[in-house]
Amino acid sequence: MLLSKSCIYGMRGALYLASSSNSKYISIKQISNDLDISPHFLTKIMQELTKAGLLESQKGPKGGVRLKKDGNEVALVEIVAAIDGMDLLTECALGLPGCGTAKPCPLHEQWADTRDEIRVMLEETTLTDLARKGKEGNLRITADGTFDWLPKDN
Amino acid sequence: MLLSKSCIYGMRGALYLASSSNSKYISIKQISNDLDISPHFLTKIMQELTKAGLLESQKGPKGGVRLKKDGNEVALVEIVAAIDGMDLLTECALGLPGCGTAKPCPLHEQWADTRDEIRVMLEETTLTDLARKGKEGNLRITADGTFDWLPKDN
DNA sequence: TATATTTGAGACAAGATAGTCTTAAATATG
DNA sequence: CATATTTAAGACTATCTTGTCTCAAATATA
Ligand code: SF4
Ligand code: SF4
Repeated sequence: MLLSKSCIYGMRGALYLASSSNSKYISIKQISNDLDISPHFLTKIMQELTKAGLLESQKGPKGGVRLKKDGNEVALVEIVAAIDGMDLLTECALGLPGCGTAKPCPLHEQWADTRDEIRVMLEETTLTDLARKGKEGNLRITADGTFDWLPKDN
Repeated sequence: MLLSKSCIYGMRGALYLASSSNSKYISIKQISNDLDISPHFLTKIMQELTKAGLLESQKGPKGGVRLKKDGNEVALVEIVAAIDGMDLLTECALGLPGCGTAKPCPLHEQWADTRDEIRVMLEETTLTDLARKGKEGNLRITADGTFDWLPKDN
């Protein structure tokens, strides 16, 4: 699996926030409900994103989470880094430790290229990109495809 | 992690075989010893490759495993398919089930491209490619870099 | 202030992956 | 044939990931 489930949930949660008007806090309960993700689990993951500085949160009624920066300034790689870490984008394809290409493995040439493709993709794709695309095509971010992308005006 | 540890060990084991003269069986014990992988664990993995038809085996003294086809006919993707399955190359980046691009997720465009890069890399790289490259550059396939790539004449 | 709501923190359980060990079956060799 | 070697099969344990639950702290609102 390329990304852990936690990371995928984090992405979907952040994407949800990026598709909303960012002025107000949204409760994780509502997000988990709309995205059909276990509330407790999503809470834990959103907490990680908050700790990482990607979200800000407020407790109590009318509380919730929201993006700290504007969605077009948040690349996917930041979410991956916060939850899965950068291992995928720095590690060896053969799992060998501590290579800086000094003593590479036979797969290095091919893997370094492929790894870069992944990295560039994650670096160049922002939450706003995905939210816009999602709204325009009414694309799914839930298993059953029931997700409304409201408000459309973001 | 892109590939499971089992898959990586399977690759390294198969690469070992491709770097040897393919006429005789090599014991898994020797392979695990040279590659510094747990013998029991590697045995289990090599069994999977044998069941998948990539290796053939013989029991008893002078027994062991060897490649069933010539190394230049074995692409990495076959090993991945045998051990991890094709999920990585067919599944959704957001973990959503059963998409055939009919109802895509917002990441689809980017991910489909990246996924293809990975697939092509795995399809176009053969064991012989890696063995040749490894011998020419004396590259490492063990954590500590102690691996000899003998015989050089393959 | 009292209450309900919501995040924060962390214990706990379930499931998947990784790794170990035991026993059986096959087979080369003396 | 007897024995040592090696794969085959699968039980078992350990570790990591995923998911659930409980309680505390903060806070909006009546
Ligand atoms: S060579 Fe590339 S893939 Fe191989 S160990 Fe070094 S970094 Fe990893
Ligand atoms: S769109 Fe592409 S990435 Fe998204 S669900 Fe369909 S296949 Fe998967």
